[in-house]
Amino acid sequence: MPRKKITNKQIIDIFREIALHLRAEDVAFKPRAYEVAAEGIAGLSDELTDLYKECGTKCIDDIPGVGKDLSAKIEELLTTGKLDYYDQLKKKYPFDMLDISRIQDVGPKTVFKLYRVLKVKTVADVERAAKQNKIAAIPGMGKKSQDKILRGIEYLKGDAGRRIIHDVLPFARGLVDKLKEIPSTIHIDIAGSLRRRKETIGDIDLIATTSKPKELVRVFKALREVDQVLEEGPNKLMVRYVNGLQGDLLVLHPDEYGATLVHFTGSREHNILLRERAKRKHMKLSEHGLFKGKARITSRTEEQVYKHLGLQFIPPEIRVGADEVEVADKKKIPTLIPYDSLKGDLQVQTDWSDGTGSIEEMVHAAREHGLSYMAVTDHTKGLTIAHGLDEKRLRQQGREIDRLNKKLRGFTVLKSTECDVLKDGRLDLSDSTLKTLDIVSISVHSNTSMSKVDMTERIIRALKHPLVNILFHPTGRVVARRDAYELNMSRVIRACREYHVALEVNGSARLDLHEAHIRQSIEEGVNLVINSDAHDPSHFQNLEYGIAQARRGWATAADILNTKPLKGFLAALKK
DNA sequence: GCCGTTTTCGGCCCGACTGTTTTCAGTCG
Repeated sequence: MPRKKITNKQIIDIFREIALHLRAEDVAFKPRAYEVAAEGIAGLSDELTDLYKECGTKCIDDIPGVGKDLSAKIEELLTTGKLDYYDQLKKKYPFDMLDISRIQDVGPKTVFKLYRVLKVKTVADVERAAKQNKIAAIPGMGKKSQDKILRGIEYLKGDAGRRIIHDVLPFARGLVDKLKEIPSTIHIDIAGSLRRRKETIGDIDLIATTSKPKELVRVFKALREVDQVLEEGPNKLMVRYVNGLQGDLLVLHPDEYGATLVHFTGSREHNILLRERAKRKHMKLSEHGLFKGKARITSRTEEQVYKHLGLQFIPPEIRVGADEVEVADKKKIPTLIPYDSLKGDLQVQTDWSDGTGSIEEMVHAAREHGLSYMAVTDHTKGLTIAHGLDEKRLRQQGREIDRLNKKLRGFTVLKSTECDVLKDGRLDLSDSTLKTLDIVSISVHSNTSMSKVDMTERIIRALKHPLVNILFHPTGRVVARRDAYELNMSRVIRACREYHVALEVNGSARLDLHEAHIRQSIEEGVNLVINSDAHDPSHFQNLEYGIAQARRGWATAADILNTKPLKGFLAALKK
């Protein structure tokens, strides 16, 4: 009986839970080792089980933060599906540490204390105990702590948690705009994971400098968007916004703005790497500045901070605490694709299938986003739910595009398709129809629960088709809603190189590809495109999120085909 | 438990804020 294969995510969770247990017991240094290893695994583009099959423990040893001991533990998990060390821990403390510590302000120490005194094993147990006033009675806790825990549980149960960046960035920009209007404001910026453009955002962090801190804080607290002040110190404010998210506002002195911005942009792991480096160079880095002994080293800008640490500037999007500091030390950080560099969009749906806008309306919106070409990619007949086009209607659409192009000046509409990849890897349209198009793009929408081997074969068979140019949203995931289907992405990426098919970085809520796959594709020499997947004229703003995603995957403008003008783009796409 | 521009042994990031405390532990980022 084959056992269900253990996933990277499961291994990451086990390591994180072990780290929490070790922290609860005040074990020194080990917890960080487990956390760093978990981060290392999180940055992988392949499933460990596939890596292990391919090259054994050699590939596992290469993971940053994984040494001899943890490598053996990973191997044990991969081969037996279990980890003895972890099972022993769980026997001693039979509760879900990871789950309970998701409650705000409840860390490993508190979880242990609650378990020891009250034998609580779940978040629901904790809530019951709090409501019965049992937590306030524990020595070292009190009524306020108990209320805080209850608030934390409410937050957890509500529509809190992490949100997709698409829902958060516009809201945060609105806040920034309002605070900018105060004349005494010098700087006001988005920091934290939002500035790093992570796929999902847990809180909105803002940092500011001002000649009148009290005024800024007063105005901020009175904003319509601010629901409740949770914490307030001399220069740090923590609030709950009306959209349910939390956030910090930090008000600091302008002389250290660079160091402050670095600190509050994170990530936590990136900061640790920077501070360790500062220490090795007999300096000290914190949000208050960079110091050599007692002497303050100028850090007005982030560039200055990195320079003083002997590093090339590292863009926020790749500050994840992986290898970026090492690469910056060698001055090998590439120039990431600029936010305004796209010339075209290769995935646009119209009212011919499941979009809301006519072709002309979509063209108008695309132009407003600074584009000079756009491919119309309505779904094909296999996707009946989206009113997919059959051969006849697609040819009819082509004639309309011809008419439109004659009218347009300085903009080109390309005839294209989002052709469904059928279950067996064949395409949903005939070759003779595909030949009438400027670009053939394909994607998977059905039968998504097939086995990994079958799905990989299915997609590779489609990639082999001589007319195919682009594979849309290659893994099928939708952020925070739908997992990727089972797929060996390394094989797909290699097939794209072999058959000269470009991979899409989709800027919609899919944000598909994952950044690790983007980076891997670039290393393998596979072409990429960034698309909005617009189904409405307003959706071209997705391009910004697609670019952010590409930047997180270390993409330069040269790696992204649709940074080229139309002619160069078509030439590069051609087989 | 990891790792090396001080190294294969001896280090391992920094500070703010809260709550329950008379000096600090816990959590967060």
